[in-house]
Amino acid sequence: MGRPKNTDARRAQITAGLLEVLAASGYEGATVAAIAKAAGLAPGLVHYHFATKEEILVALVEELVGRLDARARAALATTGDDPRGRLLAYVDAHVALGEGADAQAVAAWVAIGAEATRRPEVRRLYQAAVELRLATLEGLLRECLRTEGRSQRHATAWAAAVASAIEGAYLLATAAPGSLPRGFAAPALRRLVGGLLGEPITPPAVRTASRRPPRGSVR
Amino acid sequence: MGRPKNTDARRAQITAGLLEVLAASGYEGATVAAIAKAAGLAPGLVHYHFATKEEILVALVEELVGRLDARARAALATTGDDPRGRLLAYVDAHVALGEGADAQAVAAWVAIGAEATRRPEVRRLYQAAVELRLATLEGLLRECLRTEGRSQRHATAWAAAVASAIEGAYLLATAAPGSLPRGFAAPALRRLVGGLLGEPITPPAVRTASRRPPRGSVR
Amino acid sequence: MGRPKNTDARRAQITAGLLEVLAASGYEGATVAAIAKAAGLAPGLVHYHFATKEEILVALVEELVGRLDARARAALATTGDDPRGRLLAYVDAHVALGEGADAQAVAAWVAIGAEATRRPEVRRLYQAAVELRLATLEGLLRECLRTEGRSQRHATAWAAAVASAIEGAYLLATAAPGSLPRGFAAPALRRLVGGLLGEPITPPAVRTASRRPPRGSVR
Amino acid sequence: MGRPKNTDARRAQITAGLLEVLAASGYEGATVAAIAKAAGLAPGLVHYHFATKEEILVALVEELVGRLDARARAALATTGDDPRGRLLAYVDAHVALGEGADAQAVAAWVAIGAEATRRPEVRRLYQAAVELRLATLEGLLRECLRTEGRSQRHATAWAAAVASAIEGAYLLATAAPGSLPRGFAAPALRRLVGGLLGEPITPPAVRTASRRPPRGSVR
DNA sequence: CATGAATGAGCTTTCATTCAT
DNA sequence: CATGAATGAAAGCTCATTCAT
Repeated sequence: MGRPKNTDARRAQITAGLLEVLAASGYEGATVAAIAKAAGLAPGLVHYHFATKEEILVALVEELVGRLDARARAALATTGDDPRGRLLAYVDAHVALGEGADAQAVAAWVAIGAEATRRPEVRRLYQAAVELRLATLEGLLRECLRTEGRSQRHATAWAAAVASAIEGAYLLATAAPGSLPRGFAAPALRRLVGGLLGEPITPPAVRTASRRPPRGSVR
Repeated sequence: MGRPKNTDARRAQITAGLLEVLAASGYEGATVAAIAKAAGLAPGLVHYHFATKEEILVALVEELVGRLDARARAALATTGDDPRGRLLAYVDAHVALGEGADAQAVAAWVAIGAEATRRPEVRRLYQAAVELRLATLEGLLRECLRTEGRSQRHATAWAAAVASAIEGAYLLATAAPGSLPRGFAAPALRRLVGGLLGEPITPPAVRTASRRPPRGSVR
Repeated sequence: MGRPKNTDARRAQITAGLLEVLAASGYEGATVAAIAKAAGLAPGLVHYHFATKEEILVALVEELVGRLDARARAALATTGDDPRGRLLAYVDAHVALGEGADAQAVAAWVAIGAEATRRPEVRRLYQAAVELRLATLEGLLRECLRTEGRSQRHATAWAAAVASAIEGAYLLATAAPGSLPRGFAAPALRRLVGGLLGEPITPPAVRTASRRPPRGSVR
Repeated sequence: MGRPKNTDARRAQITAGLLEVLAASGYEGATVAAIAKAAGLAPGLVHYHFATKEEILVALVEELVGRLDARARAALATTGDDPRGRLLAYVDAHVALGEGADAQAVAAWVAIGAEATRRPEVRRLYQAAVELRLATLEGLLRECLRTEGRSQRHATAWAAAVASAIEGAYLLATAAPGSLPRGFAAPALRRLVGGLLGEPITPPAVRTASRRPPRGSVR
């Protein structure tokens, strides 16, 4: 009885509207009216489903983070046990975004990063996302280092450097489009990660020399 | 006779006010009233010296770019001829900012990057700054590669990766303070650059075989 | 479901507010706040229904022109076939305004004329209204001249002179109230038009010689 | 001793600046800064010589009125005793303005008329000017009527009609340029005045029929 | 739930006027 | 007298939020 609730659908619609507007015009241009229009809804309805505009932003951040996280986890899931392979797959999952279909999400994410600067609530979420990524990167790095018998002393700092490079690639792709070589990110970041880790040290007994040839394509 | 002109001084004052506010509250919070207050001036005076608010932003961008450029050039000037040393000095000159006294400039720069997303005039300047940095990085990289007799094929992409890492470090330091290990940037980026270039190849005569023979294949 | 649209009514209300303010204080005094107040609305609402202040002015001009045009056409409709009668009725329809209930519209119209001086959009509308009036006057004049077998050579210039007198009467009534004899306009303009046309030339058969023979040459 | 006063020259300079700006941009565009610029002076100087902006306007009105008055009186002075000739000369002196070198003064005068609507001080001067013109016109008209032995009953109203036509010609020339036939005003107003007065009644004894031919040029 | 009008605070910008030099 | 900076009160316009229907 009664009207079936469609709150979730509406919220998703509105969030998608914000994503669209954010990518196109930044947060400043993301007026409630614009969001509503992008979502195909009446302006008044927005505030029925969200108390404030910031709440929409928070919902969007949560969604984007979830999306990215799912993507990264999916990338890890399809990988084998090779630590380096897992690390590179994880990085790829992020950087491919910058060139793939999700350019919109990237542009929005950059706007969100800027917004995190001043909105505590957004910052909390943004930081959580960053920390999750840092922790994952660090874990993957450590696994590589451990496996190869190297020191893990700088794992934390290196993870931060890789995360910086990813985030910076997003920013530059959005704010200085055309200044960057197209498609530089994925291969360059692979090289960058490879360089951080240094030449793979193979467990002398276990590893045979057979592994070298196929890797030539990586770098 | 007559009152002496003080426009230059006032403009600098106002620009400094914007820098302060931008770092503290982002562009959205940088109202003309706030800028004037930070500059210790009456609100109306701001528009006596600048036609529009965007003009102030442009002036600030120009100043920050100039400041950074001067810093980087100074760093290069004090370095010898060693290509790697020069490259590392250049990167250091950028990253040291993130932790030094100029945290304010960095925070403002991040806000400007976000603003570049939507303001063509700002984007132009931002892109010019990015391109200058990319070109310099690429030149320094090429010099290293050339000296060491390596392929320069990926110099452009690698320069972009390093620039991304720098810009990303700024962003994360601003938007997710506390999530990053303190002072990670300088050493991590050094390592990152070192990794990109691979193990230095020394002139065959000078180098002895004593140093990890197998690593020559690294690149 | 949903709230019914009332934009048309509100726009009319706002336009009426502008009319009132314009008549009382001129365009300069017609601030959005004053218009809103005169219309009995909240200031913000004005810009919900009109994008800019000029748009309100345009709407008002259109309305006034339409009103005047309707009035003039009504005057013509109730007249017979006598060309002079029709011309005089048309002129009367305009000048009666200056003294009738629509003093407000006249004052506003004068302000609009001044505004046409500098606002291209307003000028376009104002010119269109003037041209319509000129064309109608010219047509009526020609009809008189043709019927009476006179030269129509100066019809255009004479129409312009009559239009000038009408517009000038509005202006003087508004800008120099009290300097003019009350109610001068209608009879004086009738005389003026009559003088332009000269002594009516009656079809020779119908008219007797009783009427001032020598004046027939006046033309 | 001391610096020679140049107040009068400066005031004239500023007044001329207002005239220029007024003609070009209307009263709304006549900011003090614009006036000063047009006058080639520093903004601050304007308020040294005039307490308020309105005072400049008042000075300009006085000057324009004086200029017109002088022109009209000069026109009358060069005329003989013929009442109609004097009246036409007076009207011509006004209307020739609209097409002659003083288009600037006319445009400014129209702006002033609009301004008179709302500024009591300006209105006072404008009214005085109008009343002077009305009185002169009425006097000239009466002289014509008296000489020709006609009733002077409507002299006041007719003077108002002629003044309206003059003022209206100014307004239309300014606000609807291009809608009017070029150079219509002078001949049309002559005809209009001639029509008001009707066929000249020549003193039977004095006037011969010889005078008719030359009148053909009037129309 | 949905619609679209209504509100009012706040924004950038303009500008007459004042004043230090 | 002259200059040009300084002031602060509006102005038009935007927009998050509220609310009647």
